[in-house]
Amino acid sequence: MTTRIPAKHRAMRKAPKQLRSQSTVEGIVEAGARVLAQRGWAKFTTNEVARVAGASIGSLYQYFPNKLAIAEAIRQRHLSQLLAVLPDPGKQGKALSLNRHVDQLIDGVVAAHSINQKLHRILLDEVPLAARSFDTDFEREYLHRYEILTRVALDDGARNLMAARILADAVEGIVHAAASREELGSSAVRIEVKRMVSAYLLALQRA
Amino acid sequence: MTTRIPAKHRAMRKAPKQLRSQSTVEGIVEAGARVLAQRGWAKFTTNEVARVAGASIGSLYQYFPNKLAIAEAIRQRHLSQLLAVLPDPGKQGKALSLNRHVDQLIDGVVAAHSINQKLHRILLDEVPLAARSFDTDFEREYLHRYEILTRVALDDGARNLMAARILADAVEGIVHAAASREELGSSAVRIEVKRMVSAYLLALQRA
DNA sequence: TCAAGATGTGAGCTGATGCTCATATTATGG
DNA sequence: CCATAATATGAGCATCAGCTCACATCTTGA
Repeated sequence: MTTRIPAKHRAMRKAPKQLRSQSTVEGIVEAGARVLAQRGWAKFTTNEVARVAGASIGSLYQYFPNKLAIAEAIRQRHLSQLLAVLPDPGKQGKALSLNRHVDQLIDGVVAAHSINQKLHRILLDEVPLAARSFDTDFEREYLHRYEILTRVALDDGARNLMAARILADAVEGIVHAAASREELGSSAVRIEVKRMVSAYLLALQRA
Repeated sequence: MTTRIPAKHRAMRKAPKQLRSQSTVEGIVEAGARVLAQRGWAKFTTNEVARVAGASIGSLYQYFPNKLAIAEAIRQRHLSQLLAVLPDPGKQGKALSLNRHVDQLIDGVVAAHSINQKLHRILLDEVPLAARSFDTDFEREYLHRYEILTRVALDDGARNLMAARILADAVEGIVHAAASREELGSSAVRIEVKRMVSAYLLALQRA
């Protein structure tokens, strides 16, 4: 017995069935990303998104129940682009040294945050969170990348997760701050981040 | 030759001269903080602020040129409250060990972020930044707290500042993430943060 | 005491924007 | 070929919040 959710509240009112409508929806998300990056959430208007997408406002609301749903579609697209840039732990051999692992991960995180940096900041800082459905999946995947590192230094599963979270949050903090100072290119920042991550992992091992 | 800035664009249109108007202004900022924490930036309306403050909307606009100026006044008040909670480096003897210093600073940072946590998050995440005039002063002061630590491990002034920024950004990242998970009370988080800061400082010393 | 300045008031103007709906156009499948 | 479903359109409705302004009230200082 599945509860019926009225179209007005679903992420998408109608599923686009024909090719025509599928490209309309893609165009709206694509245009939305551009408008959002350019104007920011406060000046992100559905009418402009439709205009830029070359669609009518009516078409837009045929597939998205409201403004926020568009932003959420944009966020999903962006987050999966991020994950694609991060080194995949499954594909790496276990043969790498800890320092090599740290190097790769941090380089990946910096590269990921260099993708459409402005959009990234706006998605994080300005767009209200709301439905965490996808974010949860994303965060799990993201954390997993760090657990690869902590597992090398630690056995305990629970402490492992905690350490991974600490690392992830610390690195995010540094990288976001660096980005807002437009210092993401700086190799000095990268070096210090790696130093910090390595030092922490070493300290964990000793404790 | 000072440039004349029209009242419409100044932080405050009119300076409140009498006691009566001074308490009106304070009441507006106080009420504004409550409304902002409760409703969030998107639903932060000047009319409600005035109503809650027990003042008229006209009075509000007599002293604040626009909605954002109120938010900025709230931010200033909040940031200076934060600084007041952080241990003052000037007042501490230099006699404390490095670990003691780390303990005190991290405890202070956690305590600072426990003050009106919801307002804090909204001020950081939702309210558009705009005029960085005060924030710059705040950040300088804030960074200074970390430089106390890095100076112990390092001599080089430039690398010192860089290291302080790295530490500050990392700790902020962890603390904000913990706060949004409502884990700011957790002593485990505090322990790990301290471990990370200490480990990084040690690594700096050795390099 | 009383002008002049400081302060307080709130109805309502103004502009903006999310979203609907009646209608038109295009595609599909039998 | 045509009935039905899918898709597209955009004028305009409904709402809402920032802010103004003409006027009232209070305080100050001479």
